[in-house]
Amino acid sequence: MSRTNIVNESLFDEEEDHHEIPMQMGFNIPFPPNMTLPPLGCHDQSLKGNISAMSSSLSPQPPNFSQTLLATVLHKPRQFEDLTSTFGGGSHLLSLNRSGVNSWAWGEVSDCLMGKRRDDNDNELGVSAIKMKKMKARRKVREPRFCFKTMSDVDVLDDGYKWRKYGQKVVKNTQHPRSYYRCTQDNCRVKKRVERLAEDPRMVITTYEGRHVHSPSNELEDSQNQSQLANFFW
DNA sequence: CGAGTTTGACCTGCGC
DNA sequence: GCGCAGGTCAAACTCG
Repeated sequence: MSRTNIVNESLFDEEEDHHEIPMQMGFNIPFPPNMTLPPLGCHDQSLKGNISAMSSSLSPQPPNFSQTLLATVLHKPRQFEDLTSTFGGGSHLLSLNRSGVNSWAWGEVSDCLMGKRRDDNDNELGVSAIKMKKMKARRKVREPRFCFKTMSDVDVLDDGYKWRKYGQKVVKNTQHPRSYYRCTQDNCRVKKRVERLAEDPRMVITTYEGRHVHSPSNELEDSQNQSQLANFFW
């Protein structure tokens, strides 16, 4: 048994030239008109089409969202129930809300925002260009991250990709170790961290870092699925 | 024998 | 500069 809260999406991508993409504080997914939320565990083509429409309507697109959502629906159908849908009043939105149970991930987003604000303040306060340069040079390039919380007996959820564990670490003030995984695909630098929530060991927190440059390795039921899926991955 | 996991050592960033 | 904590490496180990 497992269920998932997709808790946040944060974009913070700092290239060598320090070009920064604005962060997204969560996101609302425009719902195409005439579209209805599929029943739990729905595996049909219309669902995949709906997910495609939803994810393609996002701007900027959160990394790996459609993969995750599709993997959630296809492989962990019950996880889909935690996505909060908002209908009526002409609003066609699927909202991923900032709720209390999502505080862990939102904390990470807040940290990022704080860092950004610090930089802004430094500019205002007239910190020397040399110091700024040093500070920026020290900052690591961070890949887009996407994390969600899942109630699950197993630590590693089947998301369609193949992962190799490269480390495990006991994190301070937690009883459960954090595991580090890398995508086994050549040239794919996506990583994920898996840990259990200290307050509730039934909850598994999975954090993806980076974007896959390939399709999931899972066999799909038919070639039609395959071709339709190919349109989802960014 | 190759692929994946384990685990101690090492590296790096950050706060004091 | 030092110590701490998180992240990564890589040799040893396990398993199919």
